[in-house]
Amino acid sequence: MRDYKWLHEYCLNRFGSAAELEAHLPVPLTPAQLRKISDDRYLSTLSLRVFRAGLKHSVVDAKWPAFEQVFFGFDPEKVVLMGAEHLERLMQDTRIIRHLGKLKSVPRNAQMILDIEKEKGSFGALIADWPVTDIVGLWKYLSKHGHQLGGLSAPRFLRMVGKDTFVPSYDVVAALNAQKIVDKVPTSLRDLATVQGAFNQWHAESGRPMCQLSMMLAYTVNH
DNA sequence: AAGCACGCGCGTGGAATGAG
DNA sequence: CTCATTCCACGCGCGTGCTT
Repeated sequence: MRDYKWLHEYCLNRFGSAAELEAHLPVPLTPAQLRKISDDRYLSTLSLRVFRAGLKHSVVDAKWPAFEQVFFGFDPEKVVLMGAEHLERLMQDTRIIRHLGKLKSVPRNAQMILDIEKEKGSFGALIADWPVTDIVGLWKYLSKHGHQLGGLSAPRFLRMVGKDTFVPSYDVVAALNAQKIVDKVPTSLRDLATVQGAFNQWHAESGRPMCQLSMMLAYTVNH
């Protein structure tokens, strides 16, 4: 495993200057900012991630205003009441993506959000408070309690809302392979813990958010 | 005008395997 | 034995671009 110094220098070389590098790195929201996001916006983004999976993002994004309409602005209290016949009816609506499994995931994930509201006050509180040094734990929590959130969907959702996380994308996994941290796509708890440990080390060395380390790592493999 | 294959980019479920 | 994990096959809707 290379140290942060190597990673930083590699990226400076690639971008030519510190300013150019910084311009290409994401900036996560603060816990306070994450708390301010309302639960209907969390459900909207969560659902957008679910429907994007496997499809061209531009296709789904273009239909999103219609999704907001048919799902009552993603108000969890309303969405959770949508029954089977209601969802079957949506299967006829060409303004949205007619995928029953994904449509069913919306009220199910609304239920998860309501459950968390009850326990923590808001979904945003859960997201804001989860420590970045165990972000794989949050991925697991979301895929276990939510629906259609396996694979990279949980980390990608978190990236979309601004929660600091790394994402084991194709490029990031290639970089982790190159540095002999793991030798395949990390899916087991053990491999995920190993990867989390590597990021925690770079994080401690540099003070950089995980999302920036993740992108810098991705830049170290050719594409 | 209608039909089809393709690529997109994943997630799911069940079976098989492994750990304790 | 149980429970967790991994493996594998399969499936998903849409838009594009081609053929009929």
